[in-house]
Amino acid sequence: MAETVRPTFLNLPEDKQARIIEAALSEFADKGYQQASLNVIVAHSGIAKGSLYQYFTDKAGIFLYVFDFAIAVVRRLLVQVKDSTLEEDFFTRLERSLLAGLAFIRQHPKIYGIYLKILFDQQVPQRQELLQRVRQYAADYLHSLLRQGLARGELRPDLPVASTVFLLDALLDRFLQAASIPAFDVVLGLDQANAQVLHTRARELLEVLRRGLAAPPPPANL
Amino acid sequence: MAETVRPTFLNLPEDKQARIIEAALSEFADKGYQQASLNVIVAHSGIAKGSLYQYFTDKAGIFLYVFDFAIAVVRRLLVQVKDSTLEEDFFTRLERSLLAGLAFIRQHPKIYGIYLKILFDQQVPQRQELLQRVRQYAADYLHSLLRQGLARGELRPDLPVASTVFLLDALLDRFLQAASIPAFDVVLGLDQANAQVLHTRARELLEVLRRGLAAPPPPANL
Amino acid sequence: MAETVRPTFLNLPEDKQARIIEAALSEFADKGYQQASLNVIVAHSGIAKGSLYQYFTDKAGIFLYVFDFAIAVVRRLLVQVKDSTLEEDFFTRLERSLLAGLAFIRQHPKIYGIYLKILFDQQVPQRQELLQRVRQYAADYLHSLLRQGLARGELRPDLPVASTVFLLDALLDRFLQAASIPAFDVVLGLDQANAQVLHTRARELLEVLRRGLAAPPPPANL
Amino acid sequence: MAETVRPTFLNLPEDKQARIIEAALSEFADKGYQQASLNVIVAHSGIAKGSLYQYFTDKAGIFLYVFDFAIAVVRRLLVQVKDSTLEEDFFTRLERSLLAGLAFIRQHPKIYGIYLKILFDQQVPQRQELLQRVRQYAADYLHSLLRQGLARGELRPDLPVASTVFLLDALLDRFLQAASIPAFDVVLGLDQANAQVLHTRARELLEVLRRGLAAPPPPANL
DNA sequence: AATGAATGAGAATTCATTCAT
DNA sequence: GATGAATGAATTCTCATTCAT
Repeated sequence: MAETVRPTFLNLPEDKQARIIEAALSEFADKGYQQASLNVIVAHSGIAKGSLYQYFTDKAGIFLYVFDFAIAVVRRLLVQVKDSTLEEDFFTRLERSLLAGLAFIRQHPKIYGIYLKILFDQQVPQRQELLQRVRQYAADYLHSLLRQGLARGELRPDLPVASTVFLLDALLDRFLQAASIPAFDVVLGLDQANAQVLHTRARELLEVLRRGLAAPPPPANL
Repeated sequence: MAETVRPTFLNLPEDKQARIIEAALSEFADKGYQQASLNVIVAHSGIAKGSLYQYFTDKAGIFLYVFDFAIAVVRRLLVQVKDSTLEEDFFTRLERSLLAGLAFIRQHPKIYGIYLKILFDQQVPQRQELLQRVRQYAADYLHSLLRQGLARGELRPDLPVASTVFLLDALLDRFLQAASIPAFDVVLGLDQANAQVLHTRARELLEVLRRGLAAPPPPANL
Repeated sequence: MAETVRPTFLNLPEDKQARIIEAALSEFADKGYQQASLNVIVAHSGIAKGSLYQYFTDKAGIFLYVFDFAIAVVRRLLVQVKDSTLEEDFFTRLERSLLAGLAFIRQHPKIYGIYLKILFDQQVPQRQELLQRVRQYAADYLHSLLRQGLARGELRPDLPVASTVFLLDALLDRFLQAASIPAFDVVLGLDQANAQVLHTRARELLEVLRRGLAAPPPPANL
Repeated sequence: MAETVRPTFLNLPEDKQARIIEAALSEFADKGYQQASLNVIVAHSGIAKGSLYQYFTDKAGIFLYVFDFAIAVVRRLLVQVKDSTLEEDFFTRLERSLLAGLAFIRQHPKIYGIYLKILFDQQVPQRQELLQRVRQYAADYLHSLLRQGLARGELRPDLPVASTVFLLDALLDRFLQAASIPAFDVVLGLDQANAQVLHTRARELLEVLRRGLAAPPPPANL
């Protein structure tokens, strides 16, 4: 893989690096790859136009770097949620994951924004690969939850695993989209995307899932 | 709301209108709003650049017009699927809807493409409103299916309707996305997005849903 | 071969075309291909930057067009000199050619300049091909002169034709270079490249050639 | 004349100097003066960008220094060829010079390349002067050969010396150009510029020259 | 003496929009 | 009503040179 970041950037004082990453992240999240303007990024970073090219090979280089940065943040979250809920049962873990996701996009809206932008933008460099990385994280995460749930007998043993991963992924991802795109309120049945209602809605959804996925209770007389 | 299309356009011979709509639809579906080039559109329509501005107010005007056009096509499909399955039970209607959707994006990839492009593009004019219209159609459609299913006793009577609409919408929409975006293979559990496997997967998913949503069978001894 | 000029340019009023060709020719002759600045060309033509791209596909397109234009001028000269000296003997034709060349570069210094620039500039688009066209004209021209001279018995019949073409080409071309590049005065034996001395020098050179190439006089006693 | 090289450079270890000269020579020979990039030079030299400005005043300074260096190499060759052929007759010396030239450009293509690049590039600093130095060497060299040939009676006594120097210079220089620029094949009468054919062609040319320049043989009966 | 980060002017190219014909 | 030439601001990227450390 070709280099994208120059050592010059990594030698920069941390706060300067942070300012640049922040500016680039904002711009890419706002406009997508092609439409993002390096002029805007340098203006917000307070650096000269030429400097950007001392730091990165080109526009794609900047993008790939901030994307990597963003992915690292997400991955850290997933690992942390997974580890901190190891003892919980499947449905609790699912709920905790969903709530953690909601909290994350509220705290890092640009990171979620950059992912959404890339989803359907053909022009993004190495898009196929970037998307697969993200989706793979999600799929692995859900697989892991499912396996544990099955092992513990919390889920119907005849569950078609692949389809269930897909279903959960669609649901979780869309739920997060709905939380960031007001237009989705209508399919969420909300008048307004406010946090309180979202949480209620989340619990109802999990209830539906529980019915569809959970193992039947043991016969009463046993 | 300001005018977007000029009467001049509507007085044009139908085939000329069609050529222009087709060219614009292709370009917007391919590149998204900002990235679409009017030069490409006029080149493909075989009209002069200046003429475009006799027909529409500006770029946004063209976009909004073809988007309306696309929505009308979708709406016609939904109505038709709804009407032609009135007699079926809920789960059959759902399956037929999903298959109709798959057939539609294979037949009208540009229309589906323009929707996907707009989903997360902040720069699209009146995006909020356009998206709401689309999502509203889907929500209404699913509500209608659900209501009939409940009325006929095919679904658990205690189903939280709004959450279920959301769940179904997420699932159907994501399923269609997966059919057009190879990167989703991984969460679909596919090695390759081929039509045969997609149909199998669709049936498995519906089975999970049936378990989660269907009314319990009446007690045997009654 | 890809298009380089757009019809737009050819539809322009002739004086506007002429101003643009003139400006481009000047700039390319002055700076060579890569170093030439489109900014300078538009400034001298008095047109907007964007207009250049309505007229030509890109920088290479502009260059190739003015090069073609220049070649056409040169070719017209060669044809005219050739035709107007058909009755003369070989050495007279050579002298007339040399003088015509001197007159030409004095009248069209930019056309000669663009040729010189391209000679050693690796970056020129289609350089190999362009150069070959120019050299081929010269070679054909000299071949034609030589053939006639041989046919008329004005030249030694044992003359190695290819080598002689090369020798004449080198001499004529270098002579013209010397006339445009003062630094060559030193190998021309001039203190100053003034027209009078150049003509004298030309005649001396032709004398040397005559001795080397002319057929020996017939035996005296015949 | 303003200083171009700084003492700092001359105090550098010889191998470091050599690396820098080599890198600069390569770049200038490859791209010409303006198009050459100091970035490339520092990258190939393995020194820091700032250091270049400790060693030389500016880009022109670097160029002039390596040009001087290149000229010194050429001059050494000329002296050596001249001295090692003192005993030969004029035409042999000429042939040996031509072959030495061919060998030289094969061995030092960059030095010959930098000369070719500069020949017609108006932007080169002090171009006029640099070119004159080079041409002066060639003229002096040929003058010296001619004088000796005349003194020994190997050449027609009525030879116009200045014109002959010009003729020889044109021929030799163009021959070398032809050896490096494929486009010249056509005036050399070659299908392919291969070394074997070049040598044959060289001998034919010298034969033509011999006829034009050599003194007539003494009357047989004396 | 050596470094390498910073700079900003200038390069080629694109494009929505206007307007005279 | 139709045309298509004209525009200029915006785009990404390069590069010689400066200067604080």
